[in-house]
Amino acid sequence: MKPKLDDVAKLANVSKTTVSRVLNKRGYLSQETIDKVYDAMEKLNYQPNTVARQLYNKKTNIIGLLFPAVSNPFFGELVEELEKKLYSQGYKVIIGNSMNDPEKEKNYLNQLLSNQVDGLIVGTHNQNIQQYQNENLPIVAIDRIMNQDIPVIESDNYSGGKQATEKLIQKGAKKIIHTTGPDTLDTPANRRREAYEETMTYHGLQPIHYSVDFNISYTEKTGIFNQIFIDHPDVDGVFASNDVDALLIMQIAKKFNKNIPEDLLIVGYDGSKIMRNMFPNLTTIVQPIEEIANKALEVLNLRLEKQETLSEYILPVSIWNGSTC
Amino acid sequence: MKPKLDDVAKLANVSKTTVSRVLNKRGYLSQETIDKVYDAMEKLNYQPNTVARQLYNKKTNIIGLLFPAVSNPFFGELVEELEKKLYSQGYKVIIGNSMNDPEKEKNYLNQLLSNQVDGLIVGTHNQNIQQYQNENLPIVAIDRIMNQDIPVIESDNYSGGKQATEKLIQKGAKKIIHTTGPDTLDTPANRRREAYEETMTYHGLQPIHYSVDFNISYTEKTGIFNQIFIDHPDVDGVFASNDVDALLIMQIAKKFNKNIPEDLLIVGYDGSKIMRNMFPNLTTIVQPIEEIANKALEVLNLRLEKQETLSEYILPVSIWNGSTC
DNA sequence: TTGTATGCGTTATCAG
DNA sequence: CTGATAACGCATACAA
Repeated sequence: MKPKLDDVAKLANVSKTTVSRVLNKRGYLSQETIDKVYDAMEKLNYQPNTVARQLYNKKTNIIGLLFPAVSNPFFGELVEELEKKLYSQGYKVIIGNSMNDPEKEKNYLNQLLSNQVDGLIVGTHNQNIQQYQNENLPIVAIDRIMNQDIPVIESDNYSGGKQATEKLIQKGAKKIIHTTGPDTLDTPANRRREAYEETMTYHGLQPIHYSVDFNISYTEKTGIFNQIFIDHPDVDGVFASNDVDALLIMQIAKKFNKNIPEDLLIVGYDGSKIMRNMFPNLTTIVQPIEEIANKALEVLNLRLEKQETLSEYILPVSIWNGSTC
Repeated sequence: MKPKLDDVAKLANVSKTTVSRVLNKRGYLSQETIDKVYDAMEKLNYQPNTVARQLYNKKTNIIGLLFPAVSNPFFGELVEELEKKLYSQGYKVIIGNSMNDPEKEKNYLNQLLSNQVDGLIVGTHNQNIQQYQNENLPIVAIDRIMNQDIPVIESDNYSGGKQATEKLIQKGAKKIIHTTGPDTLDTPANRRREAYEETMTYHGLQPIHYSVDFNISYTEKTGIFNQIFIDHPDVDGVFASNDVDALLIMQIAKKFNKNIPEDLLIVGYDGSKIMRNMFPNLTTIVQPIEEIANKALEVLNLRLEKQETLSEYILPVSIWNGSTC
């Protein structure tokens, strides 16, 4: 069995209290006792029980991270950034990949809300989940509207959508297609589509969008992208909802004998570091992942300290000029 | 304050024990009490305190995952797969990105070993960390040699290295350079280099390798890759240690006016799904990520049940034929 | 069928 | 400077 405080105490001929004091460096202690206790701890290879501490302190020093899927470079980088910063604040992270499954998300929430975590950062896309209501757990959302009470960190989706569309138009594209997430979802990312539609209309062009559910298979997704080229053989510009899709569409474009950028211009979205390193050619709208993470933690910290926060924080995007547009 | 068992008990006019019984559906209970208790729980919006349960049960239902960085698609997919399967077994995961920093890894370990997790899956690359010794915590390593007592799950690195090298040779490359991790590290991945060197020698070719530390910056890394082309202008084949590096090298090759595959053949390593979707052109050795995750959990479960395990499990790799080789 | 008392391992209060 | 003791919230043995 693992040694506990009491075992150390016995071996050192002192009380539990004293050992605890040594452990936490609290109160006055003679050097002699300190040495004795450290000795005993060493001998027994003692390690304090975190769970007992958590119970007493009513604090776990764990933050829950709920995201769709870390295998997507954008979320992967975001989660990594969050973990790094939380670690340096003394927090550990429990990660849940919802895989866009509302049941899984609910289940995670139920478990995490039960005193398991001190706070929550959520980037999933399932709405109307009851559990997010009437809780006093500090929660921050990233690019996701949950309810009045939960602050949202997002990048400037409208500006991103506008920049992407204008870039495509400026480079000469006329038949520009935009791929989006599901139509039914109320998310800040919708402002990209708004911007796209307004910019297109402003330039006298016809906006066309294809929406792609998050939880469809790779095969279904390529099916939809294929359909774009079948429905619109004259497409000459694509504004994709993320970089992974942008690259997928590039693959498919090749099959339709479209050369990039001669026949087809493409702009992606997200611009994670790893993507820009691996495929610098892809023109894309860059979300400031590090700043998003910083802001999310700043706001979470405010919430943890029961301070007031704004309900929305918008961070600027930039454009990465590759050769696909 | 959060309601506790006692609050529910009072409201329902029963004892804590009874509420606990209802909660855990244990023992005999009259339907009447059950209803009363559920009523009270509902009214108070009661949620059992996970930490208290963990303390009593001496089990947290949390597994620690220690990996270098989830932003790398290979680890991202692996972690996602592990999380998915652990979730369906009723476990949550605490993730630590060591970022190849031994201090951070040690720190994580110290914390996680303190009754914080029921088991550990480790894929980091720092060796000789004392904490891994003399612990009776179930641990499984992925592609990493730790000590006699910790089982390792790995894909067939020797075969992967051989397949990659032979493919390059067969396609006509003569001056083939291999990039590896740090020379000093004792890891199963070293067998790739062994295979590379043996295969080269067998074909009468001279093996040359460049080692790249894990924790260097993007700039330093590109510096090394640039050097390859400066040192060896006649290089006509590259076997990269992973797909991200392979793509980086492809970018750099372009600057040196090397066309792929005409002037330079490239083979990567890892072959995560997302990579194959985004860059199907990249010829690469595919590690069976899902099978690795399955096996890791199978072995971890054995350890959790105090059963015997082998010390090494090797899974087969395959080759993905793109157009870069 | 239900309740009382005890323990899980720690920390803090208060007394000495 | 140090030691009993209670408390954190829950679940079980034992009793009724």
